[in-house]
Amino acid sequence: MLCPLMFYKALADDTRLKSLLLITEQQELCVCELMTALEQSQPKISRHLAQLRKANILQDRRSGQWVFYSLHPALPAWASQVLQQTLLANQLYLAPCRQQLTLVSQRPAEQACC
Amino acid sequence: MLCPLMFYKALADDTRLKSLLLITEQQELCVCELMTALEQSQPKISRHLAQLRKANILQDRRSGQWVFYSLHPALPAWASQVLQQTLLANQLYLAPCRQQLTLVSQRPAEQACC
DNA sequence: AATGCATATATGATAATTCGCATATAAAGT
DNA sequence: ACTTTATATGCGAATTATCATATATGCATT
Repeated sequence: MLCPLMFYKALADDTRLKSLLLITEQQELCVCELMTALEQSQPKISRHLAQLRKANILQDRRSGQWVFYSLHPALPAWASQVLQQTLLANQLYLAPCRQQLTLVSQRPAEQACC
Repeated sequence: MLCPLMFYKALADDTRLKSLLLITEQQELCVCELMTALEQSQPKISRHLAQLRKANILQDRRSGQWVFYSLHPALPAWASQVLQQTLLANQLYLAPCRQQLTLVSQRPAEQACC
């Protein structure tokens, strides 16, 4: 059971909000893809993803040396609807990140990630 | 135009989130009603409402000695949908406030407010 | 095992929020 | 005018969040 306050606290940061919306859109992304998309350092991305994981908003899956993040399967319906609506209604907010993400070669092939 | 990050920062506080959801549900509430509903001090409530007003999420209307707050008419559709969904899916979060609110005599008669 | 790469975490410094208290303004009643 | 009630705001203290740097872990390759 996810408390709405905790959920919105998790969204109240630029790095976390963009990561969440990108993952909502792309189903699954690894840390290095998010680093490129958001143009942020690795510890910064990792730290914020850890917060989202501890809040049960994201789940992680290790595949070789990479860790892939996706929406947690137990995420309440209202929360994922909020993410979907925010994504659809704010294309401009995500546009630069999406642009950067295309620069990652061979996405989302698990083999050649970064 | 409301930036999603600013919107979610506004929701990321217990006092602001509860106030917003109560106003979403009740259409319009004054400061003293929110004080009773949330059991918080007057300056605290007033301060948070001012934040929401500055963010163009709420509008205020003075009627005599009372100031009534309601959702800003220019609030984007996606944002009010987010509020509605959050309200419907989290009845338990608001229950104690709603209970307290019923203790305010003669709501929402503008004449005898608090 | 040794090296390299991807990711995670710990730490200390800095910045942003929030709060309580006091006070200011505004309207209404006496 | 004076008092009461409702609301807003200035200020310093306390809490909380964020960041950069450094270090640790885990997997893969050699």
